[in-house]
Amino acid sequence: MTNALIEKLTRRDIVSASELTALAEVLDAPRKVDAHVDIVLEHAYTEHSILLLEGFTARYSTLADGRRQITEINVAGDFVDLHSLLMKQMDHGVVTLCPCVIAHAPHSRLRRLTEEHAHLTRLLWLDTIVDAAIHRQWLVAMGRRSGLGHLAHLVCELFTRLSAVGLTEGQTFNLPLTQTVLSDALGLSTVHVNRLIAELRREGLVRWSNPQVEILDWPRLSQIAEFGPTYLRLHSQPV
Amino acid sequence: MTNALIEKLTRRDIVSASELTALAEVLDAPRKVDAHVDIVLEHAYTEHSILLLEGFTARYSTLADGRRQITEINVAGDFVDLHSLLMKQMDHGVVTLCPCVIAHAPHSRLRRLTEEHAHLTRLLWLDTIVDAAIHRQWLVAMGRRSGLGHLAHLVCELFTRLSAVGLTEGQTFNLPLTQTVLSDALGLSTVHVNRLIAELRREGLVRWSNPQVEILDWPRLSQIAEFGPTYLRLHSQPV
DNA sequence: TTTCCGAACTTACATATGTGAATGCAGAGA
DNA sequence: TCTCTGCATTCACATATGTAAGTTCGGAAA
Repeated sequence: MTNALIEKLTRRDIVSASELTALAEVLDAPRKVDAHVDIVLEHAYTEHSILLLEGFTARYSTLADGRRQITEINVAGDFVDLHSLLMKQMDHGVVTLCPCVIAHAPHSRLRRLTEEHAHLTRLLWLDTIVDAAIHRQWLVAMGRRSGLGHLAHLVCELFTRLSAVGLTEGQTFNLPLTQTVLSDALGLSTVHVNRLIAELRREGLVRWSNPQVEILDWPRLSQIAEFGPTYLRLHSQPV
Repeated sequence: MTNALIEKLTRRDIVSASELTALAEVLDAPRKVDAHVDIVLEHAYTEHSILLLEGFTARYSTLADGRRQITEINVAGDFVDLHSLLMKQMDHGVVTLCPCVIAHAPHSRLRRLTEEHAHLTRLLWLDTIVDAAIHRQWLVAMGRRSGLGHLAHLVCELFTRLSAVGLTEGQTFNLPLTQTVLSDALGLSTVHVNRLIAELRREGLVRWSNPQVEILDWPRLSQIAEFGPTYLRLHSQPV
């Protein structure tokens, strides 16, 4: 099984055969997880990181009153908590949004990898750096864009990331997120997300019939979102 | 001059003498920079990272209509663009908010450091990971907290980070940020930031006479902010 | 002392988005 | 077929926050 992580890393830089072996040896056997399961608990101390092989997960924080803010949507090929290797205590939880396949990567093996493979370490480091860049784009969208621009940006981001790991077909992709999940990601109410999706449809920008999303007018959509893909670092450049 | 970076790293893990030397050798001589100067340009390709030794800087993105979103406030001891080592192209700009002292760290030397010092590399990696954690807290505050809670959270964050590098005196610290800068950081209007600061004062939570901020009631302030400091990783834990 | 200027602060009004509560709808199971 | 259940959708109304345009204040320069 060729996994999406390799595909993503290979887009960024050359990965040698010995690095591929090292990476494979870090991972435990894949396992299936149901939808709506917490695979990482908020505030937990953990001894392994988790690679998402198939499906969608969300990183989230819970407020005192029970409301939730999602801080990133993860797709196949993403380490959902690689940072726990060095953070030790989780600063957020991770929940599956649909049935997923994951693989554990024990911290002990990851740490050994950082001792023996400097270049591969930089590639993993880069992956956490791209997470931070994604967070920054969300901050810009949340702080300064209109609701519509914000939603449009999220659609563009997910399309681009899924496309990079071969999970789009033409302009169509599978997005098994409820409007409640979207509202927790955008920091809006479900009612308003519903209004915004209706607007994207009315404007002829997307065809959206859960869980299928088709982008009908990428130029206009990405313009409304002011989306530029460079922050995702999907181009090749030695690291 | 013992710098704030060492102080921060030492809080997180033991830093050996040879690592201290390696770190010092990465840096060019300190230089002074005026207030309101762009020290890193949006979208630039850069060959060095910048360590902030004294002062305050902001990471920001500019929208098409000229509005601005600040995504992080950096304080003494922060690398303001360490991620450019692997990202290559900057996804945001960095501007000084007051007169600053900085030091350049050429990427060539930083890359050599990652080849020779695995543990120190992990410490630098951790620093970028904490940046991401800060971004996530901002997302939570921006998406789900009230304006007041959001501002309170920023005050708590900055107090804690400044305290970690010895830049607070009791409950007082220097914060040379205009209300315009604050509004760009919070994603609010200047008018509303003014209202919120007035409310913090009225509630007896802070004494705020620019650039001096004194926290009068930390328990209540941090409760309004739902602030917990663990995400800043200021506790010692081997990496 | 006077002028100037950036920042803080205020006011009046506009609106994007939230809240609470229905209603509709389709798939899963009994 | 019927019921359940989770989700999408709609409605009426409330409000946090934005916008535009001031006024005030205090320090720096002349």
